[in-house]
Amino acid sequence: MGLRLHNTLTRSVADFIPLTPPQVSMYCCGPTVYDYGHIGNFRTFVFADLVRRHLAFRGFQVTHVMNITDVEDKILRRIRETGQELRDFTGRYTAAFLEDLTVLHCLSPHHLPRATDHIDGMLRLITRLMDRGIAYRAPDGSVYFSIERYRATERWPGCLCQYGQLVNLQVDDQRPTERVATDEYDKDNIADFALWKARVPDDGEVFWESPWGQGRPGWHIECSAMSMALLGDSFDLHLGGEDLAFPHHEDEIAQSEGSGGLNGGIHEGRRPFVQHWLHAAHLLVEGKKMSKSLGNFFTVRDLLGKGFAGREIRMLLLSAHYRETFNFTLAGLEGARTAVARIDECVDKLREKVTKASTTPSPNVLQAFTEALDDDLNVSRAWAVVFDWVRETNRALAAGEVDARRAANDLAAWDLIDSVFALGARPIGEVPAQIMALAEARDAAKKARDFAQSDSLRAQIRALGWLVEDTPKGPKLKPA
RNA sequence: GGCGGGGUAGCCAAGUGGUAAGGCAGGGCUCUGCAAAAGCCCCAUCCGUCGGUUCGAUUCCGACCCUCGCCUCCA
Repeated sequence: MGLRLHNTLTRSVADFIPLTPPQVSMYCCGPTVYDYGHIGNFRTFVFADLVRRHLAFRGFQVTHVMNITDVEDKILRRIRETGQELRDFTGRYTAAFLEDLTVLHCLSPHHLPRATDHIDGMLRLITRLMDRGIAYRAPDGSVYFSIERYRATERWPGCLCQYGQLVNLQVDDQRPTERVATDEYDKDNIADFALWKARVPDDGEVFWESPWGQGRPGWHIECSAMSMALLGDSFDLHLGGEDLAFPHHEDEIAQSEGSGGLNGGIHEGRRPFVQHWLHAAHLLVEGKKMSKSLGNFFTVRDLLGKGFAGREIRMLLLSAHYRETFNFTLAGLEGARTAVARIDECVDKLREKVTKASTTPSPNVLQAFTEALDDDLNVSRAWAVVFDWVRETNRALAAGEVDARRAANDLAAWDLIDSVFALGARPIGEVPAQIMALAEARDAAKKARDFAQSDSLRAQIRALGWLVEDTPKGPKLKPA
């Protein structure tokens, strides 16, 4: 049995077979860089990292692309209010985003295209859509995508374009929401969406020249242009948060397939834009939708400020299945911290036993782990495998049943597992000289059987943020 | 109104037509000068409610209750 993944297109779990094995082309919708990312954003990005790492673990050669949306309404408003240059403003939040990814042990995507670097590709796509009669220029100077005309177009000979594949919606039977109903549009049809937005005074100096006049791109066209430019007109995997399925991803499909592809590849190859769509569910915080007024709105930085480590946040985010709404709580984060420490203890003990590295990882734990993740990334089951292994390893260690060879094999297996979960090693901080001196004094008192003095020193050390653990090999210091 | 998720122990969270993984928290014991770490044991007669199918349902079907998300630029 190989890897099976849920596909939003078919709403079912199916074998994952890339177009050109062992290569896998994977695109994940990235952030709009107008502020620091919050923990909900990062659930999706950690999920994408899990997918990438598991694919690599399973022997695929992954090309991972994540876009940076660096032109958008909220960005324009912020630079208008603060008088900053677009690139300065977005550059700062892009850097912060990449730092946060690193903190959460996410591998950097192979390509991080910025929307403003791909305007040419977007113009080419819009031109193709105009040429095929799917896009039209409205009186306000903007260019819109006509869903009606799209549905009457062939994506390749003998195959009509479809709209509404991802969300199973009846296009002709939609009820406009309050906001849509009250807005005014120059569009032919309310469901049509902007490909190119004509320049308005509020845009300031942020605009590009186009065959349809000055303006800026619509949101959806960015992802179509960037993904096809870097991965080809048809690629394997497209991921994002569940809210993006509609309209964003649906519109991406429409633009891409309606255009026939950035290089005509969809039309000629008779292949869909994307083979396989994965969507990550949202998270709640303390049982509620995250909001600043409820005080449950956390950025990664907020959590670091509360003393949590990126690897602990990562573990919590990876503790539930990606298609389930996940309830993120600070108590849960405390729990994740304890759980990570449990793994650390076990792995540290194994490392102490190892004399040389192994090339034959313990097969049982590895196989159970692989089967769990192959089953549509069942992380809960995979963690259960890990903790079963930790318990058995601890038992064997305590019973003196673990020799250097077994320790090396187990450690090799763990290293492979951790190439996917990516908790990494516990950071070993330098023990300050003051703590070291106190610990030595405590050890001396203890050897002299002056336990009152010894315990008093341990309490002092504890108050300074360190724990003393007596082991068969002598006292050990750990950060509290 | 349409579409789609959920409701499993104090909390988080898997799962199966045959009687409930794992983590955190909690209780007891072992080890320890005392701790810590670790181990062992305990902790859901029951999986939203009510019906139905079945030898048997938490798992299938129906109804209902509750909850969350999407319905045109929010991960």
